[in-house]
Amino acid sequence: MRIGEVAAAAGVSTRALRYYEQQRLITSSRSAGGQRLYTPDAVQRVRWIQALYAAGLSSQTIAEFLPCAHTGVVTPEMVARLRSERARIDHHMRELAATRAQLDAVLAATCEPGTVWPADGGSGT
Amino acid sequence: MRIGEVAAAAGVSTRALRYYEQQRLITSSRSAGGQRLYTPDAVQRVRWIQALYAAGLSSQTIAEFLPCAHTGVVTPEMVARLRSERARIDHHMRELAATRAQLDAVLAATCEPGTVWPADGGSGT
DNA sequence: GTAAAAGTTGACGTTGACGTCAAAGGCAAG
DNA sequence: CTTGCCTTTGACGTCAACGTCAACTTTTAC
Repeated sequence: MRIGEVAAAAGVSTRALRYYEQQRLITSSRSAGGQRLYTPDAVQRVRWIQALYAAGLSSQTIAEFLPCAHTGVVTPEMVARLRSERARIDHHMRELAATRAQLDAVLAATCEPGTVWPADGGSGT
Repeated sequence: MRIGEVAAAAGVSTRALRYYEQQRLITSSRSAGGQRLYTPDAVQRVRWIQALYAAGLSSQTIAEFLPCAHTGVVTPEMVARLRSERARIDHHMRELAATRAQLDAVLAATCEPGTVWPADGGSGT
């Protein structure tokens, strides 16, 4: 597959794919004329990369992680790192849940007059 | 309260507080000498702002939203906007859950040899 | 063969939420 | 009054994940 096909299939720009390659997140072979050629599973890989970005991981973290994912060789440090990232995602999800709940409270109160919103739960002295 | 106290209490920098004011997210009165003075509930407000930032809302969206939250006056457009943001947060949470599950699968497979990781669920030919 | 479409490298631009530095002034203590 | 910390405005810096433009080459369609 050429870069445009992969980009369309994965829902990203060609610029993003070149950037990922520069960050060593993906690789490609080249045609006789120098154009990038990808195997079909690059699409899944790119989607996976996007998911990791969305989860707040940096390019460097992903770059360190993906080779391990491919080879199946994971250092203990990497395991610790992954656990740490997992914990971060967990924490973030809980914060999001709390914020969503607040938004729900706000939406539920749109009928009620005079409601104050960061409806405090308990830090009273 | 002066700016340093609020910053310490809310766990942000004074720079952030001035930035929020510039973005019309918070307000302050001034002392005779021109220093910012905040009421104690500014701390909660700042925490709420941080939560909204963490949820992916932009300064402008928060700026449009917070006054409504204060006055209790919410336009139908704002309600729609809030519902939309809530949906976005929901979607993001689901993506995070999926990514976390993938990471769990990876962590669970660190013992197993030769496992390939974006463990595909179904597009096998 | 000849365009048009797609791809290449290189380099600068963008955006948002601040960090950071500089020069100056406010504020309570002694 | 002076010392020392806190605060003020202003302005430039940062960082990451790309966007965008330019000039050029490869591939494709006819």
